[in-house]
Amino acid sequence: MSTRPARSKRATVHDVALEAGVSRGTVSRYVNGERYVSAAARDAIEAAIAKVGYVPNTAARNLVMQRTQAVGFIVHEPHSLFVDDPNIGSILLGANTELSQADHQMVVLIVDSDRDTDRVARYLTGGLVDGVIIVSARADDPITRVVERLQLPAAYVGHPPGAASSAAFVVIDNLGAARSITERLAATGRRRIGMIAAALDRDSGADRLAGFTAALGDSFDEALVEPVPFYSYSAGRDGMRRLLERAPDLDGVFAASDAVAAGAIEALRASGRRVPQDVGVVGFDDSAWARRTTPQLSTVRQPAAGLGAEAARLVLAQLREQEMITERRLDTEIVWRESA
Amino acid sequence: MSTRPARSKRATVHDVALEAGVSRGTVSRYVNGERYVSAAARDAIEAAIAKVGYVPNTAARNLVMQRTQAVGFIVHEPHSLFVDDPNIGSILLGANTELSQADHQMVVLIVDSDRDTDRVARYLTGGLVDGVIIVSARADDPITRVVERLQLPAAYVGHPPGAASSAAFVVIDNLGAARSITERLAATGRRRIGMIAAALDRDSGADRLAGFTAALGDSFDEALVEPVPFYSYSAGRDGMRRLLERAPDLDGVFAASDAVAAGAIEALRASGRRVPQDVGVVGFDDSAWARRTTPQLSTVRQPAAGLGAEAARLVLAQLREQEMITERRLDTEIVWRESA
DNA sequence: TTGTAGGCGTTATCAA
DNA sequence: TTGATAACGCCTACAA
Repeated sequence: MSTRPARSKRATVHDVALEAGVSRGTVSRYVNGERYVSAAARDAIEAAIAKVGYVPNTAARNLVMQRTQAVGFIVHEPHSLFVDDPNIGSILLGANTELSQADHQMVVLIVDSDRDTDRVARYLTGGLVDGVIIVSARADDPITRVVERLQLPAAYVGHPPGAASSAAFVVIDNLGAARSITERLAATGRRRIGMIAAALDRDSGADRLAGFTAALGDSFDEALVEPVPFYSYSAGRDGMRRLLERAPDLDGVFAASDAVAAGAIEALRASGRRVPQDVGVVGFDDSAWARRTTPQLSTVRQPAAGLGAEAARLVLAQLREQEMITERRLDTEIVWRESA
Repeated sequence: MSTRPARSKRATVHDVALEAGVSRGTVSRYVNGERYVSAAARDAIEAAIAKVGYVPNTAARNLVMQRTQAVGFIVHEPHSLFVDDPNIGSILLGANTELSQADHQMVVLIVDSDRDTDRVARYLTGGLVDGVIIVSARADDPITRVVERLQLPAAYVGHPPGAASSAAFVVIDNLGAARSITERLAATGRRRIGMIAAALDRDSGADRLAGFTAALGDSFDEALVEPVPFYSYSAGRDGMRRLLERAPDLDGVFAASDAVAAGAIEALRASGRRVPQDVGVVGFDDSAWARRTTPQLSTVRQPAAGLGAEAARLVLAQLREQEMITERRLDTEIVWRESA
């Protein structure tokens, strides 16, 4: 233990000006790289800055400039996202790369409690960011409302059910992709195909179920659909267990995400079934999970980093007051491995 | 596509004061919940706020208050952390919970390029946060230097090699834990134990190797140590392949992390070896990886959320100008499953 | 090319 | 209990 030294007061433009024997305006001009500053002034200012240890105060600059060059990135449901869904990391990195190139700072804000909700809402209204990217928003979320009310430039990753149409969204075709992979699974000769359907209160979850239903057509059997609350490993494992009790003759499963599929495989193995010999399993996301299961998953590749990057582009466009794109749909792709 | 409406200018305290027929000072007092504001004034202000749609500007407040109630959380090496190490999510959530309770906003900043380094450094110096938590810092990192120079209240998760001693750290006993689990592995009767040693340029990596070496004593064989750059699945898989070529008679492996262990198991399986019958494998972290491998990993449990929470406490303590704790060591625990 | 002065939206001090 | 007024640190006309 030791006592921390009192933090010395920070030098300001004023101090630099005094030290250099010029005016604050000139210092400001130098700092911002404008022309019209003489060599003599420049030298004096540089020396002064070094001497007094000046660093610009961004907060003050933001206040007068009325912009922050910062974009918020809001993460809801952090537990399921961070712990079970490696996609969130890729989305973050994709968005960060894009914002970084535009010289904007990405600040990610986590919403993990009611306290967080209020505080983050205040943060957004407080003029600390110019815009915001939101993943896994819910319809009547306070954050969403605040964004709406302030008309804060925003882009959603995924389409929150019932969201106002004035916002920008970047999505994938969940329905079409779910339909395609279900058809592909059926094409392997499976007769009794079930689905572990997650997060039906979100568009992504509902659409994946709709795609599954559409693919099966007449052979669709409602009893083979097991709804689970989250896109998580444990939800998949538990859901698979219940489904097997109801339908022990199952020979194929579409899991709503790779994490769910991994849990399902675990439950299948525990029940003595072999994958893919006895039961074929397909997932969704092509997240890091897909290559970690044994056998590796056949799944739908979702361009996670691309989703983040595109969302970033959508808010940057709004900041530039360009035409607003309201929806951007990214392509998916089926990757066929060994689990079916 | 549609053109976005011009954002209307935001109402200020000034506008509210005008509308309510009181002074700015009174409005400010009301907004901050101070006493000494009459019922009449209160009603008028409430009505005015609703009418003009006033929301406080946090940036301006921060400027005059000289504090932000925000703490930065810096993530280096985001690829390996986000994609391969689920621990980062738990650390984030642990820190966020603790900061949230103290009514502080956690803002996560990602450093993924040189541009990011500079921008984040400016962000930290700019008066936008009161303190900072740093994970996986490197010794001569510009961020670290900035934090040092500004004497910004900080706490590091993990001990960057060569870091200045004036900072606060929260660590685990990597050496002791590595030693313990290696001894445990040896106790199962393994004779030829190797290690896939990751990130030797970081304290955690170097210490885990040191623990491994210490545990084996005379039977330590340098040829059985395979260094890999990162704590990642792919590094583990590739490292295991190379190690097997050198030492096909191997019967035990200590992998520097669970992700590395998962990769190693994959390589072992590909080589036709069974785990744990032919080769016993142990990992480190008890991250989500540990339960996803088949068989599940025997490993060292690291209190990830606790690390984040403790780091948060360390910076909060500094913000309160309390005695500074320079190092806090959290306990680990061996969890023995089926992989050895 | 440089200095002056006003303002960004708040809070805080001090009379009234 | 309230209202002026001066900061906070910076940018930016405008004048010199």
